[in-house]
Amino acid sequence: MATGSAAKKSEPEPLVILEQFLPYRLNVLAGLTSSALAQIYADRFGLSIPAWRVIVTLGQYEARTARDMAPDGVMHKSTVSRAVSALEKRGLVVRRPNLDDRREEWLALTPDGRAIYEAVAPEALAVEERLLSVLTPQEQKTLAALIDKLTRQARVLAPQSAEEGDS
Amino acid sequence: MATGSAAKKSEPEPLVILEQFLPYRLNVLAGLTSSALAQIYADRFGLSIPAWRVIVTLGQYEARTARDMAPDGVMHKSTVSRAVSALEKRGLVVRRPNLDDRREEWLALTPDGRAIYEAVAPEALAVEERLLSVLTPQEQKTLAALIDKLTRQARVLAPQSAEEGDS
DNA sequence: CACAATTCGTTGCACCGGCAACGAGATTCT
DNA sequence: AGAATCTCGTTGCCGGTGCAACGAATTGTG
Repeated sequence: MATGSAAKKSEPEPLVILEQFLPYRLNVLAGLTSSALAQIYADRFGLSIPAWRVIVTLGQYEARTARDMAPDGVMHKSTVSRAVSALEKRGLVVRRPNLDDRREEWLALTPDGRAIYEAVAPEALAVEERLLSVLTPQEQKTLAALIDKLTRQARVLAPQSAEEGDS
Repeated sequence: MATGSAAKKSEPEPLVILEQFLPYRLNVLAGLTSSALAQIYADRFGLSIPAWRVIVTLGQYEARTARDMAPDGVMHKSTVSRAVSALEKRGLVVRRPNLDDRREEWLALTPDGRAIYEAVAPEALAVEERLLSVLTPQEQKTLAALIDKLTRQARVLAPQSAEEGDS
């Protein structure tokens, strides 16, 4: 008790300073970067965030099942399901049955889908680069390492994941 | 062209590696920390993310208008409006008209609201601390600086903000 | 002073995403 | 083989949130 000068009536001291609170700052930053990215994939290509992730994943892996799309529970399976349906309807993704396990289906980009991928990806990378341009290469490495550490720890503290956000 | 070995038929190389893509990783991390925090303010106190932010802000500043609640456009004004309504209905926040400008109203915590604030805040800080416990004090300072730099830059790249996430 | 232009906050609308229940298919145990 | 259990993916439902239009109030301008 009796810290410093003020022991007045009801002079409530702030316990949390939002601007310095790590989770808050992480969310602001993540939100801003998402916003910057959305200009590309949403405004210019009509892709939702989950759709963008599906496109990128298929561009990266050639063929995956819907479940593989959410390795660590970052996206909900219902979210993936709806994103894939939308992409299929637009002719950007095709499904082929997996004969070994007929519960799941293989997903792949169509030529149109790949075309979009090849149009969006470089621009997304450009945004990332512009973001990182304010950091030195050394700082970038440090940042990556810190994010890794924190993510591992956050995965321990969070329930069983499934968050949502964007990329 | 002719990079390395493969110039096969249609051997599409991945352009973006999601797991290394900064915006993605930031969103995963932010989502996980939100998830960890939500255990506290949502599950235990029935607060939504915006409600939590309103409570913290009022705990910090004593009295603010609804508009002050979203300084940099982090929350939408409609989001704030609904959060305040909900909190008022629960008797955690009161409004008092601002006679100088009757378009806006002053918001403040009720005793009940402050009680909740004083119960939640320490726990939220504890989560933050557990998160940061995997970093040395030096790393924590570095992290804060990097987040600052990136946030400033992201604010330049993003349209005029308004993202959403949580704290 | 009157009239436009701006600002604060609310609300109807639509969309998005999580949850949980479900059906179809696979796996395991007896 | 048959029954219970588990897994993949879809879908109805609901709460949350952004958007845009709006009413009320204030500010600026002729």
